[in-house]
Amino acid sequence: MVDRPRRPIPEATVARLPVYARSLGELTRDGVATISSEQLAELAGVNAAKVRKDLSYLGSYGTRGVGYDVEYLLYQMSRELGLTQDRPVAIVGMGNLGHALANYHGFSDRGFVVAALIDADPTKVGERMGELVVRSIAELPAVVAEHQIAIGVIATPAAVAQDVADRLVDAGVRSILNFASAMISVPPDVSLRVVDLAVELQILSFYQQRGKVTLAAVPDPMRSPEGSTVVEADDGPTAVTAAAVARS
Amino acid sequence: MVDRPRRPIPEATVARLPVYARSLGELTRDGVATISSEQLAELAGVNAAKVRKDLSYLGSYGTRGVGYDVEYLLYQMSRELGLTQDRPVAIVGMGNLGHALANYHGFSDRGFVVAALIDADPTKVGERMGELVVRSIAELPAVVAEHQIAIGVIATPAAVAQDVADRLVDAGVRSILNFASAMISVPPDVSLRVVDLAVELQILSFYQQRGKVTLAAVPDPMRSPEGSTVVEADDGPTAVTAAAVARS
DNA sequence: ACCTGTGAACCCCTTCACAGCG
DNA sequence: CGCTGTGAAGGGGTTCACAGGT
Repeated sequence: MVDRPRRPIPEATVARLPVYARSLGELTRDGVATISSEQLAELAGVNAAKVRKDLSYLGSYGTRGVGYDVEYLLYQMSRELGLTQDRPVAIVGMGNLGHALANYHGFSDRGFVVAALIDADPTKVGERMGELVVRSIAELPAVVAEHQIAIGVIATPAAVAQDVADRLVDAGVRSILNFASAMISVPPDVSLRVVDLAVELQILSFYQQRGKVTLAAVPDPMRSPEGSTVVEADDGPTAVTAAAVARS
Repeated sequence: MVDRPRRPIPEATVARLPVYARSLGELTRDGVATISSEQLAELAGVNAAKVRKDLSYLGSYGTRGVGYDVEYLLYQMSRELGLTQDRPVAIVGMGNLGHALANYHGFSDRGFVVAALIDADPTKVGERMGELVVRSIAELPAVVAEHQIAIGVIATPAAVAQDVADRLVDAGVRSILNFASAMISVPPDVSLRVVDLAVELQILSFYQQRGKVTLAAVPDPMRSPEGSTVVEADDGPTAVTAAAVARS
């Protein structure tokens, strides 16, 4: 309806938008009406120039001499991030991590609903977790269709991660968040993000091994507070086109 | 003892080393003796040129016309990552995520030992989890000293994340992995990595919102398989110098 | 013949610095 | 006078392409 996204937003910027959105949400709750790039930078842990550049990709929503209207900026950002309506998420793999994610209440406040839980283990299928019942992996296509699943979260052992990814893709899921310690390949039209806990620790281990170092990391796009040694490669973070990774 | 790290290793490369190490570990288990940059690239989900550049920062461990000796390369890489001896990790915050992390067995195989569990809730302190007993946050300095904690993992609510970080730093911990949805500031000599689950989902949401996109992400340094739309900004991951983020 | 190691080109992102507007 | 929005400069990382060993 409004002006459509004009120019392509850089990947690095996209990775920071959620961080700004989080800060803006807190400001809204605190009743703050207006904020400068300098102040927002402080809250998000980046520098002011970066904030202004990033926000400029969304449009000219600031007022010179004043700053940004918190509520309006948050609205525009949420729209850009597709958070104006809740997106249904399916979690596959009800081990320790899957359980934790299923019970994590941080999602509901931030634009997502855990709409389905899935496992391959027959002894786990049927188990009740809050409002949900664990469904069988065999039912995946039905579950995805039924709940209009937008994002699939893989929390299975590494050995079956690729198989699960394939099933998610076949079922029509086009966004995947992979927590398994395995590289998975998806078609070029599927978005994939990767979080490997052991990898995070190993990166920290590297820098500990030496003297201090200066890194930068926020959602791989995720740099941390400027100034401290935020070791988030960015690889941060971490978006890659799946096309190149042909199925081995 | 051996030749010390010659030139500084780029942050982006550091974030990928753990991914290579993971692949090399699998190759070792499969009894593969030698591997080319092309093959390793396939396994790690990056391109061959990048693999060669990255490995060249470690030294000249390959053989022209042949490739790399898997075991030797893995040894050198582990040494560089400081994984030759296990590093003790403390998890602070025994909620859903803290529990999951405490029970996650992927750490022990990859160079880390969960050596201590900590919570502020008196009803949780004393609780037994596997071989460990949950200790009070008040005991943090003693626990850190006792177990020589190298890395602190924050799995608390966002509201107390900064306080926990301050306590960890005061206790002498110089590497922190933050799972809380809050920006935290640490001194410049402390390494910080950030993983925010909601942020990851929101990044995926952005790309879903539009047509497909091409991203790149491995530990923000974490890009995914080349070719697919790996939406990991890299940003990977995500290392920043804390100094800049003065305590507000 | 093959594959590594690397200088050089290229590209993206960050940072600077200031013009432009309120 | 203040703060945004942005062209331009600067830096880092990726990719190319080939020289150099085996």
